[in-house]
Order: sequence, then structure tokens, then C-alpha cells
Amino acid sequence: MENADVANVLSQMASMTEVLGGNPFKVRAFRQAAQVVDGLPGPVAALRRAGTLESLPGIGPRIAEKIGEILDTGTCEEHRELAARVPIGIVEILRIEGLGPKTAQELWRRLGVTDLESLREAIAGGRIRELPRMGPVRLRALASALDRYQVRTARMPLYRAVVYADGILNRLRALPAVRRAEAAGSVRRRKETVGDLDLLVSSLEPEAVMDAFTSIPDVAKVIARGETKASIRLESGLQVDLRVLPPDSFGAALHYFTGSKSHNIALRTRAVRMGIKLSEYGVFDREGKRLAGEHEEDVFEAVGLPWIPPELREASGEIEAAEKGELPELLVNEDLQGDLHVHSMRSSDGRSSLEDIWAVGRHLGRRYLAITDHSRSRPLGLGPEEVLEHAEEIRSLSRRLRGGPKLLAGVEVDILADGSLDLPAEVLARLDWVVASIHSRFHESRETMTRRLVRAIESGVVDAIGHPSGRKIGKRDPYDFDLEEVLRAARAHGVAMELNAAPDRLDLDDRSCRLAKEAGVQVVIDSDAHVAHLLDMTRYGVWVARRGWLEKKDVRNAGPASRLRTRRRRAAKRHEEEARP
DNA sequence: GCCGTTTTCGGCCCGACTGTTTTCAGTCG
Repeated sequence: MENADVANVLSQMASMTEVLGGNPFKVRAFRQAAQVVDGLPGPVAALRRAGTLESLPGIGPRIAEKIGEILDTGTCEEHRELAARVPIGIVEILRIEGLGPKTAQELWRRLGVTDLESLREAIAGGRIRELPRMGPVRLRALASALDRYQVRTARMPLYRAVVYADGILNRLRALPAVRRAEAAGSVRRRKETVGDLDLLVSSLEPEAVMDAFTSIPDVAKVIARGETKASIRLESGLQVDLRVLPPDSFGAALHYFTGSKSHNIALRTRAVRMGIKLSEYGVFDREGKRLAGEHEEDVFEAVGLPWIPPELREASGEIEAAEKGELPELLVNEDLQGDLHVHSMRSSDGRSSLEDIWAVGRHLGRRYLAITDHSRSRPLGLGPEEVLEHAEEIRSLSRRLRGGPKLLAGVEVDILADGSLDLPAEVLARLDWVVASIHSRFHESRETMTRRLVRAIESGVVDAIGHPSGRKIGKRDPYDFDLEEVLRAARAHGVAMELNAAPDRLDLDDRSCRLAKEAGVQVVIDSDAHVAHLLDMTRYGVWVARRGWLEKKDVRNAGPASRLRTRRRRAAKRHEEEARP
């Protein structure tokens, strides 16, 4: 049972309670608990053993008990009761954009819709029009959301896939027959979503490895099992493929199964030109003599190249760069010195105190943390006076606390419909760090969205644009805007672009990071944590940054606090001067 | 179901937006 599995049961309970019209606050409690469990840096089972589950925010005695039950049995009493009253397929229907609990309930009770399949039929047959408030526009929106949903759900977010991969790999590594066990494929390349897991094992006794692999407790189905190759499906729905190879082929196989396909083709073409042959079993000359295969580095060396980090292997210039000795020195986790987008209890949706945030930041070795609560156009967001009061509180606390990160007084200010900011410039100019983000009216035209972002950048009082595309993976597409024009403005005004590391955002994405770098715009990698323990999510951002070719120098919070603000400091000074009589 | 410097009961975010409507329900952030 991984954290994601426990979270999934809790989240199903939330949805089923919701569709039954149960207490909405209970629904929210389940949902929040699911999020907290899903975001934990370590296994929830360890906290349970230590008896500290109830110290987590949003988890009280009842949910702690349910988590215990789920860990032991895979489900719990209340989940079973709910599942007996509501078809479980309803849970999935609720994930469709624009379709909430009320509509799901109507669909189920009036039309007998119980899963995605029957929903599709109800739409296709036109019966869905029998529901109240179901006109042609909603019908079309739902049909399109359903199509997009089915395409998206085929893949699992990387951060979850990695947990499953590590769990299985550790199990395999414990076998005496196993010399090495590694994840290949898109997990190793750190792609943001993963279709299935590709695992490789180096061993001279494949039979024993196969036995262990196909009898993992999580297995729902053994799809195939041969002598050196097997596929299973886990309870979570994830497919896992395993290949077992002898040690002298392991490096070549690791390269081959890491891909990407187009990178492999490019490298093989290069090998052919050099008169050698590359396969998953090794590198061979014309006579079939083995030149390399045990280590991946040797495979690259055989084709005259330095080792290329897996994250770059997309046939997007990495082979040329390797040839010229111009591969980037990719960012690593330890390079990050601070986090510049963190919410405290002052935001309606923040859940941790400044002290808790500081303590987690200290544990992670952060040198600085910007507290950036929401501005007033968000519910319970801060108005001008409140922002300044909050800033005073942050600064005075930071002066008192010793030995940990410096707390910076910041704000996440909303970019309004016309591109103006939700707080006066003279207030923003008095803060240490200002993130500006769009949280509403996502569906304006490309021109309007671009203008909103550019105007915010040109305000002179903004340090970074938060989650610049607004996308939520598997849920909401990015809004339409001209990234290159926004980057040009950002470059001109010294404004950074955020790489928001929340696992459902990862925004900027890898390609956009690379564009930012090429445009000479620095990126900031932020957790956007709403609970203190989620500060560590920046590690997901580092994965994306590496795929985006980012180096330490490209990431502003990989440097000291003294170098955070550049252009904006001058603007602040100007405002101060103007404010003088 | 959680939570508490308003503490063991009684709150818990609420306004904007949209498509459907003659006055608002449902969804979203």
C-alpha cells in the first residue's frame, strides 16, 4: 500500500459521500486528508507505526483509524458501506471537468449512469438532455471534457509512478540473484506523466527474479511471463514491464529501454555511420565483436560521445551538444537555496503557521523562504493594509528566529482581467518578493491573455510570474497566450518565470523552461506549498528543470537571497521618491 | 470529520462565472 493508494480510498469516500448528498464538510475532510497523505514526503505507514498520524493537519482520530484499516486491509468499513450504496464508477465521472456532484447524482438516479461508459451512451443517445439545466452548450462541453479525460487518464503522474517503481525495485534488489535493478523508460527520463513502468534487472538467474516479480503483493494480474521478460498490472492500474539481462548487457539495455525512441534512432544512425551496431545487448563491430555493453557510459563512448543525462534524451539537440562538449551541467536538488512561493494560514487555503513553515524550511536546508499569501480578490485574501501588517509580522518573526531560513515578506498578487494588479504598486514596492498570477478568466483570447501577463510584467513591481500557463495536469489545459512575447517582456524587465513544482501544475513545463533559458529569462522553482511539509515538492520542479536543460545559473533561487531582486529594486526606489512630498 | 489565544460545540470561504434561466443552480477557484 503506497500513499497514493491510501489517498485514493479516502478520495473515493469523499466522492461517494458527496454524490449521496452527505455532509459537505465531511466530504471536504476526506478530501483534505487524501491530499495530505498523497503529498507526504515519506510512507504514511511509517507515521502510523510511530503513532503520529494525528499530528498531520486535517487528520483526526477517525481518519487516522480509517488509514490504519486501509493500510491493513486495503479498504475500510465505511468505504465498503458507501460502495454498497453508490456505484464506484461515479467516482470517476466526478473527475470530468464541469461535472459536479449534483449532476452526477442526477445522471445516476434519473438516467442510470454508473460509469464512464454509460455516461458516453447517455450523451450519444441524447438522453442526457432530459436532465434539468442541460442545454446544447453544456452538452457539447461535457462531450468534449469526456474525450479529453479519456485521453489523459491513460498516464500516471511521475511523482506517483516513481513511488511504485522504487517499491518494486527495492523488493527486487533485496534478492540474492539480483546484481542491479533500475527503472528505465520515461520514469528515468523524468517525463511528467508515465504510461507504464519499464524496469531492468541485471542477473544470471532470471527465473528467481521472475518468481519474485510476479508474486508482488500489489499484483492485480500477471499479463505475461516469459524467461527474461514479464508484465504485470498493479492494483492501481499501472502496468509494469520487467526485463532481466546478464550483467554484460545491462548498460546497453539500460540505454535502449530508457529511450526516447527518437533519441535511440538518432544514436543508432550515428553508430551505423561509424560502422558499428547498437542494440539492447551491446555495441558490436562489423564482425560481431562486442565493444561495450556492461556500462551505459561505455555505450556512449563507443559512439564517441560523453554520457548524456537521461532527462535530455529526446532527440532535441542533446547529441549535437554532446558532440561539441556543450552539454549543460544540469541543476541538482542541492542547488536550491530558497523557495519563493509559500502560503501560510493567512491565505484562505494555507494551513500552516509561519513558525511551522520556518521549521520545515530549516530542516530542508533552505536559506530563505518568501511567504506569499493571496491578495484580496481571492476569498479571504489580503488587502493593502493587511499585506503590510502581515509583512511586518513576517519580518519581526524572522528577526527573532535563529539558525534557519530568513523569512521574506511577499505576496501572490492576482493579475486582474485587464492586466492590472490586485494591490497598489506602492504597497507591492514595499515587499521583499512579489509573485503575480492569474487565477480567473482563463478563457480570454490569446491576445488578451498575453496582454494581461505583459502588463503585469511591465508594472515594475513584480518579481516573478506564478504558474505562467495556468494548466493543471489531467484537468485543465493551459490558457492560450504567446509565451515568447511574454518572455521578451520578462527579459526586458528582469522578471523571472516560475516553475511551480506542485505535482499537478509543473508550470512552466520542460519545453517552456528551455524557451525561457534561450530567451535569457531566469526561472524560479517554487513549491507553492499550502502545508509546510509540502515545501519539499520543489524536487519535482528540479526534475522538470533538468528536462528543460536548466543549469544553476538559470535558476534565480539557486543563488543567494541578495541576488533575488534586480530590476524591481529600482522601481521600488522610484516609488519611494514619488511618494515623498 | 476536523478544529480550537473565539477551544469540546458550532463553525467550516464565498464570490465569480456560466448556461440556463425569468431568478438561479451548479461548478470552480
